[in-house]
Amino acid sequence: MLDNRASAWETEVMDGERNDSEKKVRSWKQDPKAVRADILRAAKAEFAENGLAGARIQDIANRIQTSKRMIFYYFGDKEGLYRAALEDAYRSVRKGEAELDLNGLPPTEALRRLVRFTFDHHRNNADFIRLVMIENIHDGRHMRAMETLSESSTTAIEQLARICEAGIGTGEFRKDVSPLVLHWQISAMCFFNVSNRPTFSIIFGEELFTDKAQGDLREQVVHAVLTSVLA
Amino acid sequence: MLDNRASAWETEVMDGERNDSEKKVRSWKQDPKAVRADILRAAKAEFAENGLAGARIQDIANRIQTSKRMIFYYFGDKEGLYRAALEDAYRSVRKGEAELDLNGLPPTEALRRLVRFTFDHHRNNADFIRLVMIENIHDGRHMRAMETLSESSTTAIEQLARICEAGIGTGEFRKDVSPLVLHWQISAMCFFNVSNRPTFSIIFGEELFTDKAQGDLREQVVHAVLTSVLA
DNA sequence: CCAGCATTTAACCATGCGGTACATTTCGGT
DNA sequence: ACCGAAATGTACCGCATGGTTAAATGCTGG
Repeated sequence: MLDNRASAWETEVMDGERNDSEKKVRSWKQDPKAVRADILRAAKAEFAENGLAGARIQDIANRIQTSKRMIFYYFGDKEGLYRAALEDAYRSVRKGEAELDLNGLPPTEALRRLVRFTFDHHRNNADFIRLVMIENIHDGRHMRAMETLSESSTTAIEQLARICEAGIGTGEFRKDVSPLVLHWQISAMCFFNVSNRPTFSIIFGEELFTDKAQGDLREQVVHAVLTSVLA
Repeated sequence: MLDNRASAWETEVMDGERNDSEKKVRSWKQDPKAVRADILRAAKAEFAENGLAGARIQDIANRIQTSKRMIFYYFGDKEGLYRAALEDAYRSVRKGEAELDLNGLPPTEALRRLVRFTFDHHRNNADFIRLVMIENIHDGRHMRAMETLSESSTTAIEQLARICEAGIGTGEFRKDVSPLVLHWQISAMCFFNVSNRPTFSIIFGEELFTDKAQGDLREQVVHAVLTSVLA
């Protein structure tokens, strides 16, 4: 837990000589890829915890074993690092979403699984949720520049569009269901469940956030989404 | 728009004397209540825009016509001001919620109105929503100390509990509806609609956020909540 | 009208923090 | 082996910003 870095270090004391002066010779290996990756990991965590203004470059450097200097060397400035972290978080989350395969399932079952998956996926990526919250506080200012997004937008909706089309085809779904609105509904509940847990549980208690309760809640979301879609 | 303060000012130049030196005598009226209120208003806006770490005391002072010194005079330090602002925001929002009267309405109609009201109310209090987002980023650390909350928690749920009880009584609602979960669902969608608008509309377009679309969306929320509750 | 307290002004302080300058070391190519 | 570029270490800078000190001005009660 203390040595958080993938990049390698070696510290050696001058061979046989006496040690009275602090003449340690630190030798290090160059490992730009690993250092850059370390910084990104640390930055995601730090920004997720403290926001853009609240994050401290020095603290990010401390999380792994590197110097502020390296952060500016690789990412230019604080905002550059923030943007890179946000982008990387998106990339990895999208990769996670790609694991879901709904092909060949009947529409109601596909939708059920999609909701369950989204619910769990959001819970398991709290740091990402927090980064999105923070980005919303900033009115999406930094996200606007990212081009990584274009793909994720289409895939999420297209998946839902296929399900809706199939559901309408079988006559199970209302004819006027909107994939976009459906996505909005699912996102809203799954996102809120993570994003607003602190304030919600302060006001209403932790009741809804035990493991068991979360399982129930997930099914309630499934139920709400399904019933609202059925003809 | 430039003179944002309720408190009063007078600037007078020394009567008949020549004006070559900048010997202006500014006389001012003491108005502690107004100044304190001004600061709170400005603080709410500043914190809502920039978060706790991002907010600048000097900027808060600049919004109205006062000095940093007064802010520390009245609120001690930055966190004290933040807590006061958060508390005040809660107070005023709760007051707004109290305007809704559902007595005597049949349960489905009461629920319909409650959802519509919540949807609109959240939209109309974006600053409050942002403060809650920010507080969630901080894990509710500052909210935990507030005692103002105890009331709001009960009232919101009790109102829903009454509706549910009535709905179950008439046989219209499922017997196992949970007021708390229902509140969670309603909050999730109404909150998300405001909190995540920036990132959502960057990814999927502004489509859902035109006035017309928001009206439709509101009814979709009503529909989703109602159908999920009906027997 | 005066004494004393509350409120406001103006100038100032300390330091945390983003960012840089410059030296030093590693490493790949030839 | 050696050179230049990439990567890292170390020390430092400037300043924005939270917070304070001290004095001036307004207010209120006796």
